[in-house]
Amino acid sequence: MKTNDLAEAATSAAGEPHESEELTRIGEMAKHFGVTLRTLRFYEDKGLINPQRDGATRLYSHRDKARLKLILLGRKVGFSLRDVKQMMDLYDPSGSNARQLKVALEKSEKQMARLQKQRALLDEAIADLSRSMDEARQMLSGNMSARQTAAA
Amino acid sequence: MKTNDLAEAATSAAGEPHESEELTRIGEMAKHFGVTLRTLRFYEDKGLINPQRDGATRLYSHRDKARLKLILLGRKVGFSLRDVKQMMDLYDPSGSNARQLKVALEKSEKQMARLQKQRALLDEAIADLSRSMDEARQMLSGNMSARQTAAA
DNA sequence: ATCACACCTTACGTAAACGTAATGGAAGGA
DNA sequence: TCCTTCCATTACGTTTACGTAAGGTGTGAT
Repeated sequence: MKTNDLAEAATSAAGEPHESEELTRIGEMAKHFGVTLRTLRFYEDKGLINPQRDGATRLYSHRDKARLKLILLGRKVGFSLRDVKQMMDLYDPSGSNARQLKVALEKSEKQMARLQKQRALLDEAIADLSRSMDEARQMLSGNMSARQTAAA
Repeated sequence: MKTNDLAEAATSAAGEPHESEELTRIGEMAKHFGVTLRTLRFYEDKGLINPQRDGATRLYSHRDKARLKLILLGRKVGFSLRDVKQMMDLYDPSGSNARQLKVALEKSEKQMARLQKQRALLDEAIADLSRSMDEARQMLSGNMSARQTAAA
């Protein structure tokens, strides 16, 4: 059990400037989301997250967590951090965010196309590799008439 | 029609030190295989191909073409140039190349596993992205109960 | 006082496969 | 001779998302 967990539990009862907001430090944040500290700092450096500070220590709010979740989802589906940022930057807390959603949808459609294409290429690669493996096995089993006579 | 094609056709009838070997220059080679000159020089620099020279000019033989073909196949199925080189370096013109084939097969199996895994991840990404797009569309159509209330 | 941690910043390093710029030589045509 | 085209070499630049090293601060525990 870490010293800091206790300290944290304590502050929530005795703490300083709190407003019923559960703030998380970078270490716990990293564990919770399965990323490294470096990654979190990197995202911040890129303007994707802006946790508040207690001195120099970063404190992540509920919204920061939500943002990180979105970032990670974005990355998972293949968006670049730049794209993710562009989309997030369009977020307006006081609106329907129709604009943001439209942009996100456009980007998503393009990304979907890329993914589908990648899938096709991947399937081709798998087929090619499969064929090559068959040929290699044939050659190994003595059948020297395989199209590919090894590396010429 | 390029000057050099004519020159080439001429040399094959009048040419210098030829031995019924059709040699190709880098330009034609690049066009034929759909790669850039830089790529061919790069592969040479990495020890993947070793064309002969006429002065400083590279001349690719039939075997060089076969090697390039293999290199490109390797790249297509996702092998690194380093892996391709390792496999090619095992080629022995005076043997069954059982060793080479075995190594190639091992590497291929690992690569196949990677490809399958990639495929799974890709499919997941596609599914996730598809879901996100649906949500975005729902939100755009006025349904504000979507799980994701845009970027928090 | 000294540990052991968790945190901080700065900043160079990494991987892969070429792209691209800069500069120059050789060959054949106008 | 001048121009164009193909070829050559050297070497720095590019991309993305962090890894990792180095050195320093702050805090509670021993």
